[in-house]
Amino acid sequence: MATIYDIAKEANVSIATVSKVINQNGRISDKTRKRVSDIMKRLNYQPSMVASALTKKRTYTIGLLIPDLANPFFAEIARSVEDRAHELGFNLVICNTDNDSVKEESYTVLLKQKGVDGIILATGAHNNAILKKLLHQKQVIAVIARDMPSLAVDTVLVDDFLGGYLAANHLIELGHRSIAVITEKFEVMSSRERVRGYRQAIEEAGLLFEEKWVRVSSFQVQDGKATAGLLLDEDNPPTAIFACNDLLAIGAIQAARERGLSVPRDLSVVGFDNTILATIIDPPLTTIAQPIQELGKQIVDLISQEINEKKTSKQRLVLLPELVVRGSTGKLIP
Amino acid sequence: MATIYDIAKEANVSIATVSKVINQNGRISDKTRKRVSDIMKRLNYQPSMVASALTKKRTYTIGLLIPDLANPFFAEIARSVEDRAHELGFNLVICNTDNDSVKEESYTVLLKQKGVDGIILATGAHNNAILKKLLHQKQVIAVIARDMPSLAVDTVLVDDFLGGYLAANHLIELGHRSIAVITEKFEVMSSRERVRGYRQAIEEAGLLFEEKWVRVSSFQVQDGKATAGLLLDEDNPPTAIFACNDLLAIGAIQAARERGLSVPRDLSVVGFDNTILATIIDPPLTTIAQPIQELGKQIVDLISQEINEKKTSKQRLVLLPELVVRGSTGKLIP
DNA sequence: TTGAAAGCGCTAACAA
DNA sequence: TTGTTAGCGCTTTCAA
Repeated sequence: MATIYDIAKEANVSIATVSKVINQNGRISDKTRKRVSDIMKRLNYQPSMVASALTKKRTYTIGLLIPDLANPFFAEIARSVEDRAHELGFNLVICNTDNDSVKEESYTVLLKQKGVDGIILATGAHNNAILKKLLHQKQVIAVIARDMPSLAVDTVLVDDFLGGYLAANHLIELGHRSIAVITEKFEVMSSRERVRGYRQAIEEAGLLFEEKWVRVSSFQVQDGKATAGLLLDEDNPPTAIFACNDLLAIGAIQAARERGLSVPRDLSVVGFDNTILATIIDPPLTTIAQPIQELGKQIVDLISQEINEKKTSKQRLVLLPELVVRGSTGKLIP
Repeated sequence: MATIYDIAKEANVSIATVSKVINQNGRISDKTRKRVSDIMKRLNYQPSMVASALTKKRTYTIGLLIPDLANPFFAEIARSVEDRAHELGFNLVICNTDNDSVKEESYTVLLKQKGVDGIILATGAHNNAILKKLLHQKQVIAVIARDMPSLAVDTVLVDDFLGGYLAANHLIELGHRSIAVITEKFEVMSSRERVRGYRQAIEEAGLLFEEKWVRVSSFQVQDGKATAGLLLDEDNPPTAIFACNDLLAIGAIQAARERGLSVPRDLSVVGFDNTILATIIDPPLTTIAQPIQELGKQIVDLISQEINEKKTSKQRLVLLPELVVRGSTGKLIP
């Protein structure tokens, strides 16, 4: 591997000069610049970023902490983050945490040791401790698709309250009166907000908000299916279910089907996220769309500004979700 | 941030001594080791890996080139690779190439500049040139889920021929005689192998292999849907379709549904990959399962051995796919 | 416009 | 057992 010394020697200049042509700064005569450039090309020279990282304290690498890449929602988030990061000249090191705070902790110290320029968190809402620690160490961090209201951190997320409201409202407009919610655990802020939005719509419509129709579940399809099953097996089952993500919604559809119920005739289902799954399930899922591309782009823009110190203050950007009506919801048939 | 010098000073030892306790090598008295360790802990010292990378020429980072994280199959691959990499002490930088050789090229030079210990390729089968170049530069590389028969590279993949055979054979056993295939473009080795396996099964059963039933398509759901649509609209449509991946199979199911055909009564469909999608679609998809966890684990083990020079020769590990029968296939009803 | 030299934080050979 | 020292490949200040 050619080093800066090889180039310098070959070109009869100092390494300082070579460095300047690499970084296109300092004053250099066009003549030497060209000579050096040519030699770099000829020797197929590629400057070592680990060496430059040591002096510049910049690795052009961002860490992404995510619960689980195998979950389509997070995979799509990761994809959009990587796209924008790449455009801005960053690489992305991706870490699957399974929302396990031990993993989160160990990944964050590793990333720090590797000198990443910033860390984007899509994980572990509950774990303020880790965030605080990072903040305290002057790590540049940003949070995507999660809310940490108590911390001054760059954040991009969707208005979960509105999302919940839109979902419930859609069902109400279709005539439904018994609308259940299946949510992930409440430690996750966004779940709570979605349920709050649901409640708001319910009450605004003059309906009674009933605790018994709010069910907490884990986040996999099976969990949604089991939880929905319990609901459907009751004496007065709901005629509609709002599930706080597409995975759970799919579980609900499966539970209905298992019971010989037809969706949407016997049960309407609304999801959240608008992942690829929503278009694949039959019937296609009515869901609340998160602008995933935009979320990814914006969070990278924010963190990149902070890395480049082009920013004075933290921001919290709230994007608006949209209702996407497909086949899983329909008018209540009395 | 504390450096090795701070620790050395605080402990009244040389930086060499501190380095030894960090790396647990060299001979050190228990007493000083403990003193130094305590101080490291007290000052919350975390050795800079970028500095050590400069001397050791090891970053404990692996690059993963993948077509598209938003594609569930590759997302699951990425997840399994990351899991094993993490276990072995590596981080993973993930690059989405969209199978675009320009991107592949630019990512590989970037990764090289960043001094990654190795690169795992799940992308761009067609592009031997890039591979050769990397090999020539002594980059440690490995290939997952793709075959590069002409190159001496560590490879882990599934027996695509067998997979195709199993798929077709299953349909034949169900009584089908007119079995179409939808495949990705043939530049991808694995597609070709899957079709070869299909053909083998057809001919072994004494049936006629017909070119007209082999259709090349792009790789998205829509493409599969469109291609299947053409097949179904023919005068003598096939009674079964083997699609070379789950996405295409789902497209086929959708095309059938759109035409009022019932799966599997009027059309049987087999997919390939056994992604999460296979369990979500209705009816659940009969498909050829790739052992994704195992693929990921094995490729990381191989590349890690190569990085640690614990290996003399390249390997090509072929895992066996399995037929998973679900609801999308059924006996031919005459 | 160019170059000398110090330094980034660590490792490793060698000496003490 | 511990320390000295020369790098690793680059950036950057300052002087020429």
